[in-house]
Order: sequence, then structure tokens, then C-alpha cells
Amino acid sequence: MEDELILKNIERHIHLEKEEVNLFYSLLTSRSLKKKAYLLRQGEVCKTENFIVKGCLRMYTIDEAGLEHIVMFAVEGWWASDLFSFFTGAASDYYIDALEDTELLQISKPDLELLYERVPKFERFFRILLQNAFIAQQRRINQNLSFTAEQRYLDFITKYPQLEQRIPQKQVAAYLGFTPVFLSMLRKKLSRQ
Amino acid sequence: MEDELILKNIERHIHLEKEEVNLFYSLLTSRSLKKKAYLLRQGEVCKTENFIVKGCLRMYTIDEAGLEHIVMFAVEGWWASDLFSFFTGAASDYYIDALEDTELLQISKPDLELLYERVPKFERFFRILLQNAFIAQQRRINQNLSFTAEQRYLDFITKYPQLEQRIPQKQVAAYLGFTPVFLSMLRKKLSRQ
DNA sequence: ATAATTTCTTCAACCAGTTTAATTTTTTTG
DNA sequence: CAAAAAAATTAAACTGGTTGAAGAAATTAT
Repeated sequence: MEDELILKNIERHIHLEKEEVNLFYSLLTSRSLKKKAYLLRQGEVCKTENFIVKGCLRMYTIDEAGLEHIVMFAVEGWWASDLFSFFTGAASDYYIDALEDTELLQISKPDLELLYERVPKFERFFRILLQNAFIAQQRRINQNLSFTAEQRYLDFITKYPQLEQRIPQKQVAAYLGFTPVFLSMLRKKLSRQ
Repeated sequence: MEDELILKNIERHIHLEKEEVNLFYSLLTSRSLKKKAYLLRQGEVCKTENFIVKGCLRMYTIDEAGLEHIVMFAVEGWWASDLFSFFTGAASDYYIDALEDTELLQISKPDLELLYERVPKFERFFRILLQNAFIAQQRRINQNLSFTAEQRYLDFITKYPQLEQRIPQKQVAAYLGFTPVFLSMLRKKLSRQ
């Protein structure tokens, strides 16, 4: 089943009884997104936490010049949502859309709160999720400060293995913070050595 | 009293009874750091959450080339610590030191856990703290991608008002991700217009 | 106070990454 | 499978930000 992936993901951090698993499953909604379909748009409130069963999402902004800047990618086994908007109920600054046909499992905020009440250890799990997201961001800030474009690209390849093969290169450039043209030059240079 | 600042900070998010305040105060330790003194070094575990009563700290890394890159500043009324190391018990990648003589209020992890047990709503407060730190980081990643150096500098001035007057300019440059020389040129250019 | 150290400024040469635009390759669509 | 659209490559001119070096200003230590 598809559900196995999400269960494995959760049981890396907390152990669940069979009934607790059943309750959790009963609160999940599955959803499909076609490639290019939006899960969230700027100005909307992010109402769900989304676990990716299959496919790939990106979260991004559009700057004044109309350029897209990608804050995160999420593939199978990852959670994707604007946690800020989800937690606070504020309008999101971000878009989230699908780079491939994608299947999700979603849990809404009221259902999550119900879950916390019935199975408090889920609170622990979602706190760990936030912590991990925090750490990943801190790492990225630091790398943007201390790495060259080339180092960032090489790090990207190892951090998101295979992803480069699945998505357009211009998306990689929009994540790394330089132009597609420059990425193309970089790749050429690296392939020569 | 110095304690008023930390109480105000907390009561922005949760309301406390007198006894709860007293318990909280009893778990705080105050500490002074002379300018240039370290609160945390790379490789150490961050054992406390630190509230700044007076002064200024910075959290930074040193890259292979020996350059310092500042991940955050923290002034009066802010919390500073390596949350990752604090939560997980892992060795920190960061240094934290004082840019001015600084006075802190500290709470250790065991005491924080005691506090959570006795006054569960503190759990809420520290979760909000993590959320806010998360949001601030997300904003910074996005700005590093979509803003020019000049925009980032102007944004810095409004986000950390007066801080530029308190610390050496080279620290500002190490935060913004460019050289002190370039910052000097930027300031000259901006003062002319 | 004076000396020593750190920080800031200025300038010129330089380099990493951008821009624009033309061409080719790949992917998507009917 | 053909046509259209999107993405990738290449090259040349350009710009934002760096480097190194030298002097001036400010801070710190004695």
C-alpha cells in the first residue's frame, strides 16, 4: 500500500499501536495533483500538512522582476507545506505546485488537533518535523553564505540524488540562486574535468 | 528589574499566574559575558536557551577559507541558542560570542523539561519561539535569492534598527554575505543620493 | 596619553555570474 | 508523428561584487 511509506516515515520518530495507526489513517485524505497543478497560491491560507507518496512538488515565490525562486523541493517520503501559514492561519507568501503528477496524503488542521488530543505523541512527531525543517534551512543559509555557486550545485546533487534527472534544469537554477545559462556553463565545465 | 523584559516577552504569547512566574524565575540562571567571550563553540553541545537582557550576541561559522559567516544577531529581548544542538544534543556547528558586554538569563534543558511538566503552556511558548525562528529563516533564504546586496542591506537596517551603530561594519557584511569593502562602497553610494 | 591593534575607506585590476540573443535539443500537444 | 512550445546550449559583452594593497580613522591596551 501507499500508506506504508507514511507509516515508516512516522515510526522513525514515534512508535504507534495498531489502533493509533487506524485513527491516523482515518484522518488522512488522499489527493492527486496533475503536473503544473497548484496545491497553494500566494495569498491563500495553507490548510493542510501534505505528505508526498509519489511525485514532486516545489514551493516558490515570484519576485518583483517576475523571477521564480524556489524555497524547497519535496519528493516521495517528504512533507511539504507552508508551515508558517499552516500554524498561524496567515496568508501564505508562497506558491506550491507539482513538477510531476503527484499523489499526496493530507491532514487538515482541525483533524491534526483532534489527533494531538487523542494521541499526544503525534505532537512530538510534528515538532520533530518542524525542527528538521528548521535545521535544513539553517544549513542552507549558511551554505549560501559560505559556498560558491559550484559548491552549492555539487552539494545539491548529493542532497537531492536523482532529482536533477527528474526536473528541468532551470528549476535547479531557481533553487540554487543563479541563472539557467550559468548552470549550463557550470555543468559543461564540470563534465570536462 | 531585568526580569521584566523576559516576562513581557513571554506574556506576549501565553498568560502566566503569579506562582507560575515564580517557578519560572527560580529556574533561570543569570550570566554575564564580557565582550568577545564565547557562549558556545563549534563541537560543543548547546545546553541552554539564552535570553538577552542587555548586550548583543552573534552566532556564526568559519568556512574553509577562514571567513566568518553570521547566521544571526541577537540583541535585548531576543533568544539566542543553537536550537538544533539544544533539542537533539548533537554537537553544534556554530560559535556564539558577545559583540558587547552582555547579560543573559539561561534555562537548561532539564529545567525546561521540569517546567513543561509543571506548566505545560510553556511548551506552547517555546514551540512558538521555534516557529518564529523558522519563519525568520525562511524569509532570509528568500531574500538572499531575490534581493540584491543593496536591498538586503537596506532591509537589514530596518530589521535590526540601531544595530549598525553598535557593531563593527565588518560584522554586518559577514551577515549580509559580502565583503566589508563592498559595504563601504555601498554606504558611500547611498549617502550621495 | 601613547602605542598597538582593529576597523574603515579608497582605488584599480580582476573574476564570478548575468544578460541578451541566436541556435539546437527536448518535451509536450494536437 | 508533425508542429508547437519549452528547455538547454553557446558565445560575447557586461556588471555586481571581490581582491589586494595602502593610508586614515577609530578603538583598545599599556
